[in-house]
Amino acid sequence: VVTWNVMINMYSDRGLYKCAFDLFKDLIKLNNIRPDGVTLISLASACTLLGDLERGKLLHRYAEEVGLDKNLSVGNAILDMYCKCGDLELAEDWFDRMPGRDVLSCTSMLWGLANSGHFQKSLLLFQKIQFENIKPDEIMLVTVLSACAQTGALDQGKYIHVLIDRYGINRDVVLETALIDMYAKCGAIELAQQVFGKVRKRNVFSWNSMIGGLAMHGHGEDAISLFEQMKHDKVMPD
RNA sequence: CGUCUGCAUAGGGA
Repeated sequence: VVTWNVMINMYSDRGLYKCAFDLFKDLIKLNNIRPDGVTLISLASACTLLGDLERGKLLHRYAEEVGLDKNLSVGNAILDMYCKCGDLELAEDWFDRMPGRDVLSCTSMLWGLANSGHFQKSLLLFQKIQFENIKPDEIMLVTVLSACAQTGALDQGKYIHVLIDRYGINRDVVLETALIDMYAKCGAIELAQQVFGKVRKRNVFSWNSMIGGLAMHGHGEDAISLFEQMKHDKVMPD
């Protein structure tokens, strides 16, 4: 089955999704080899990249038939598929019924809600998660910060900043950028600058967030001089 | 077992 999985993944990696699914069809016809969790995760991920909700639903049904839907990683891949395809109804339904939730499941659900415009619902879910035994990691917090930024929830955003310190979360460029962007979009330019100033390895994302934040809050001159500094730091603008 | 799931920035019509 590993051999089949490798083949399926090679097709998916090259964007040959049709071939990947054709291979899956051949695989389930065999009676001596059964698809495993890895097979279904790869295919669910392919559906996500394709945005193919219908195929994803079929895959979910198959997973239930063979009992692999109880595998948490498979469940997570299916949940993420529903979220990325924008079917919040199916996503929430599955999120509530799935056998166990971990930090990945929660992050997908938070992302799905926020990216369907349900920012408050997403932030509310995050609050609920606080009371479960799920320890937020940097990816989850980035997702929440992004929701805060988009809805202007400065207080929630500040609270996340506190959590980052409290949990000793690893601060990578992505997390720093999410913080900068959250402060900037919420109008707390000074705080955004404070975070920006401490970032060691800035990339084009962090520069863009900071420059854009300044520009959109009436600091056009500062934005331009920051752009000069960006070129000086040899970061390629996009 | 050469296999697997979640993260950040801009812009358009009505």
